[in-house]
Amino acid sequence: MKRKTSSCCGTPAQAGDPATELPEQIQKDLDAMGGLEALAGRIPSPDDLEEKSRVYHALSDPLRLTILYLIRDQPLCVCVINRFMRLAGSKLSYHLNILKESGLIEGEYHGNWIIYSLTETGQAFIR
Amino acid sequence: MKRKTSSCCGTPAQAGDPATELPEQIQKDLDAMGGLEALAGRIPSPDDLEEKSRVYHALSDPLRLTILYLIRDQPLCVCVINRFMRLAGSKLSYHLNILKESGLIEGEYHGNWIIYSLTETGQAFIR
DNA sequence: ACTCCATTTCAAATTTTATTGAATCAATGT
DNA sequence: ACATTGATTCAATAAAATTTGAAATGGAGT
Repeated sequence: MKRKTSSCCGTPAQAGDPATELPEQIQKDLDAMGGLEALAGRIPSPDDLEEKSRVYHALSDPLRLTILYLIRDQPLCVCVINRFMRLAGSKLSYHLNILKESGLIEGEYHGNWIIYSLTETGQAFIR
Repeated sequence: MKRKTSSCCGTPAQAGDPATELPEQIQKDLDAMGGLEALAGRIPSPDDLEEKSRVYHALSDPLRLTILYLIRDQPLCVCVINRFMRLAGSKLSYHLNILKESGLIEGEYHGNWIIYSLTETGQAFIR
C-alpha cells in the first residue's frame, strides 16, 4: 500500500519526493531563515568545535572548578592549592595539567614552586 | 638531623609550626586578601559546583555543540536535526537527553514530533 | 484495532577519563 | 655530592561516558 506522504526523516530527501510534512511552525521558521541549507552556515568549523569542547571539558569537573576559584583573585603554588584540596599529588597534577592544556591556567616556575594563575580565557569563565 | 624550616605542604599546618616559607609574591597576595582561611570563602558550594560541572559537561562534546548551534535561532524537530547529524537515532537521542538534563534545551511534543529549542540558559552559552 | 513513523529506552560492548602508588625530575640548602 | 622538598610522569586499575542495535513507546491516520 502506498502512503500519501513520504517519511520526514527516514532517508535523505530525494529529487522526486513529495514535500515533507513538518509541524507548521518549524516549516515556517525554516523557510524564513533560508531553508535547510542555510542551517549549516551557522555551525562553527570542526576545529572550533573541538577547541570549545576541550575548554568546556576542562570546566566540567568540580575539582577543577574548585582550583579555578581558588586562584581566581591571586596566583597560588600547587602546595597552597593542595592545603584545600587534600588530594594525592599526582591527582592534583593531573587536573592542573588538563586546565593548563585547555588554556584556562598557566604555571610559572619560581625556584622550587610552580605558581598557577588564570589566563585571560580562564578569567572570562570564572567570575 | 633537624631542619630549620617546616615543609610547606607535606602536612597540614599545626599550631606550633614555624612560619611556612612561600614565594614572596604569593605570601604577600595571600596576606592582602585575608590569609589561607579567606580563600575557602570564594569557592561555590558543592551543589553549585556539581550543577556548573553538569552544564559544562553537556557543552563538552562537538556533537552536542553542533546540536545547540543548529537550534540556536529556531527550534527544530529531531528529524531535521538529524538531516545534518546523520547519527543513529538512539545516539542522537542520548545526546539530546544530556542537553535536556543539563537545562540547555527543552523539548515539546507536537503530534508525532518533538521540537527542541534552547532554554534561556542555553541561549546564554550559544552566541 | 492495526499500522506507520518519530523518537526514546534498554542492555551489552567499547572507548575515554580519572584514580592510585611508585618512580622520576629539578631546585634548594647543607 | 647528598639529602630534602615541590611537583610531575608513568603504568596499571577503576570508574564513567559513549556507541550500538534491538525493542518499546506513543501519537496519527486508516
